[in-house]
Amino acid sequence: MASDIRPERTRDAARTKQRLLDAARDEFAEYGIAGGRVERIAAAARCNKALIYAYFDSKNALFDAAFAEHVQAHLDRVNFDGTDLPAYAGRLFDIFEDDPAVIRLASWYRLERSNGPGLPAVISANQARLEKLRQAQSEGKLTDRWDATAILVLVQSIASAWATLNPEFSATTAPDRTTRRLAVIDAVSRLIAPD
Amino acid sequence: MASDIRPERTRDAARTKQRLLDAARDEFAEYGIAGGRVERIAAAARCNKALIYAYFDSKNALFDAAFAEHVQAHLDRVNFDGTDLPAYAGRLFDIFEDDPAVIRLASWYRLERSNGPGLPAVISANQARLEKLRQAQSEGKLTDRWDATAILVLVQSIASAWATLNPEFSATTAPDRTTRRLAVIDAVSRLIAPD
DNA sequence: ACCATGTCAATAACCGGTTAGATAGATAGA
DNA sequence: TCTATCTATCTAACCGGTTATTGACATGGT
Repeated sequence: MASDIRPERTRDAARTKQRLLDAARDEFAEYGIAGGRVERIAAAARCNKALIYAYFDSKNALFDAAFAEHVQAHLDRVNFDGTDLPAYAGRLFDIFEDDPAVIRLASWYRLERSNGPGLPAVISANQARLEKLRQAQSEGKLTDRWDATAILVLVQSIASAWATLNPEFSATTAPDRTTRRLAVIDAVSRLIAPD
Repeated sequence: MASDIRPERTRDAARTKQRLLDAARDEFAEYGIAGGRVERIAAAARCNKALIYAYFDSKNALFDAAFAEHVQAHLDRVNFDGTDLPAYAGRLFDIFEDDPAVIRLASWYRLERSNGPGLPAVISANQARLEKLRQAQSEGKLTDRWDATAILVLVQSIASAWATLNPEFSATTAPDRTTRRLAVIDAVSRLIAPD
């Protein structure tokens, strides 16, 4: 509706909050929680540092909020398909290539926020995926060589293989993107191929 | 020789340096560079904080030294075998399971030290591995479906699949270690199996 | 006028890094 | 062997700058 189009200058808490979340996502993706600076986040969001504490409770809480939103966007984007895992891996590969912040944020989360209950959205998404995989298995559309958990873990690991390389590897000549993508898709295909 | 056996209390720069390196490895594995505290490292090494700056130049340099030593120990331990990649993946899996600090340190390194020239030991180890893989390929002992780089990347990614899980996964019941190990070895086997 | 929204400025704690000096142990001269 | 001297090793205390966080105040919109 037209009322959504507001002059940039007007006071709008929702918009400011969103700018903070975006800035926080970028800052934390680059430096992590311990290395991230609320000062830089406020500056990038073009607002005062104190607003962070008005809208969020703490730096940690800001990370959690930004990460949760980021994960939700990611989940909405991927479109998991338990009956075509190679294609799913290919989509994941593209996401990781196009937006390196995805892997970095997830890595920081794993390293710096390994305690805590975990994000409900992620837990339920995982369960839904596992259910889909088990369904595909029971219908004979997917190998039951391994249980669904192993399949999901292996596929995601293969899809992110090129995105989690140690810096030393980029020194050597890595294959081009098309080749890398093909390697991922082909690897997943072989993984789940019937005997 | 007997002179190497010294009382614990005596002043011994080499020994102190080693205590610092060990403490730094543990601290950085837990908290990363930005989150790691030199005060805690000094305390864990039972020595004064200033010694860190006498023996190393800075916190970053201390991380580099500790990480380089850790990587060297890891390289000495693994025993890469280009003609038996499933076994290699199994050994990697065991290392990651037995010592979670290995993955954590490597992750921090990737995230917080992605610039810089990279460790010469890692670069040369990679090149040696690629050469072995290419050798095996040219002898027909290894599939040439992908180039050596892709094979190495995929194998290592599969081997570390269970060690890089997001925290949400541990909430669900993950398979036991034997099952996980078998999944890794089997996945690598299928990856490189001849058509 | 009223309240949500935002600013300003202060603060207390923290942290990497430094400095001046103490001390253990080796060394050398007697 | 004894002791004065020297040096590597180590320590306590400190410093300047940074950081997350807060409370008092301003301001725009309705």
